Amino acid sequence: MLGKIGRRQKIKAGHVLMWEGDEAPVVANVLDGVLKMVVSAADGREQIVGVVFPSDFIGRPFGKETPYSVTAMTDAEMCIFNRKAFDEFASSHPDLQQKLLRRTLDELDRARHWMMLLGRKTASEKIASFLLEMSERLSGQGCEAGVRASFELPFGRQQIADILGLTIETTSRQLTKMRADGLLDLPSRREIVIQDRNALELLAG
Amino acid sequence: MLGKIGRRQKIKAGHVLMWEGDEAPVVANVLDGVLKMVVSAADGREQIVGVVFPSDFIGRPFGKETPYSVTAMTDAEMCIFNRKAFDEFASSHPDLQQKLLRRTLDELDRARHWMMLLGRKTASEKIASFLLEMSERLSGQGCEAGVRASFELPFGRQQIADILGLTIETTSRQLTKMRADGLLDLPSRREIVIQDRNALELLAG
DNA sequence: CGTCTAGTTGAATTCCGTCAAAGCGGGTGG
DNA sequence: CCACCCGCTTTGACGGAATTCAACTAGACG
Repeated sequence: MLGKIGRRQKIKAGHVLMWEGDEAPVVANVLDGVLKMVVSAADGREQIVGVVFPSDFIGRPFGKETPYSVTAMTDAEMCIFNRKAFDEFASSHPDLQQKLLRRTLDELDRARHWMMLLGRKTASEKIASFLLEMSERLSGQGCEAGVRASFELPFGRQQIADILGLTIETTSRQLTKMRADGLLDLPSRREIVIQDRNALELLAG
Repeated sequence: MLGKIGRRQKIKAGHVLMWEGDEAPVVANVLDGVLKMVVSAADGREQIVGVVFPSDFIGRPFGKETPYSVTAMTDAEMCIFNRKAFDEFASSHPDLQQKLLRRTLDELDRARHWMMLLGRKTASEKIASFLLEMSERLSGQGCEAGVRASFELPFGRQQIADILGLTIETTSRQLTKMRADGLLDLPSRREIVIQDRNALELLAG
């Protein structure tokens, strides 16, 4: 099946898998780890336009250049396919294509939802929305089912800022304020404990 | 073919085709006119997350609720399909599915590019980027080929603001300033004449 | 000519970004 | 084990870009 034309590969945290503007060489399926998709401007401003979790796809099937770079945020493992081989395989396997189409439609919905956040929400609303979404998406991988109140983010402050279209200072201040207000606890740099989910949801707008 | 299960329908400017959160009843192919996809918050803030031009698709195949409402910005004409019938038809026509997949991937790229604009660009950069993109997308429909310097927007100031994540006042001020600086001419409310494309591209960042 | 909507302009405010400095924590080497 | 260093984060002071609130103007249409 599909497995035959793919090969497993590990990649270290911080390593760049694809560069913005390159002819996309591969398509991949993430098995473990977290990656980011980044669009950057000439002057260095960056916006993270997608966070890739295990079971998500990366790459751009059907012969376009990649419009963003992909970087591993943690050590990651993935199943990589040569793009041409993948395209051919997909063309002859409608079921795979349908699956891909569904995923892509879901991604598009998520991206559009995120546009609302970027364009219209305030800093505190952004942070609150972000934490709630992360608690959901990170719960999938954890042991117990259900949404968890405590989790470890795979990113630092700067990266949170790049996801939300804020500066690192604003991000830090908002988190500190939420801790002061008793909504959160921040036991270590990357750990988040949600202490008042209701209030957080209210804040998220 | 596909035409058999669809029916043509006209819709007036301002009319809402789908409501955010509804079970999407239809899928449609736009033949003429321009529509907007809008996500709105409880307090009335709105963000336009997509502008739909002729030949674009709207709706959400494969049984999810629509995550945004769709409204006609001009009188429009489209070919509407019952969603269930469309889903079935698509499932048995891989070529249609592939076409749909390509379109959706393109839309996703466009959305992600737009996220950079919303999250990281300044007001003037947003306006400049917007005008350039519109001059491109509206050129497709016009008579002559190539990108045109003069075109008529299908939206008012408030809608431009909702696309860019700005207020109507900021939008107006930026346009006025660009006219004063000789980058544009604004012969009437909805007409734009680009007088210095280079400068505009520089501004867009 | 009056009314109505859409757009423009002005002044005051505020939220967020910028610049700068200090704090923390984790790793390394003495 | 402690001292030191480095990167990341926090905190503070300040400034500026964009929003807010409000008044005014320009067209469109009866």
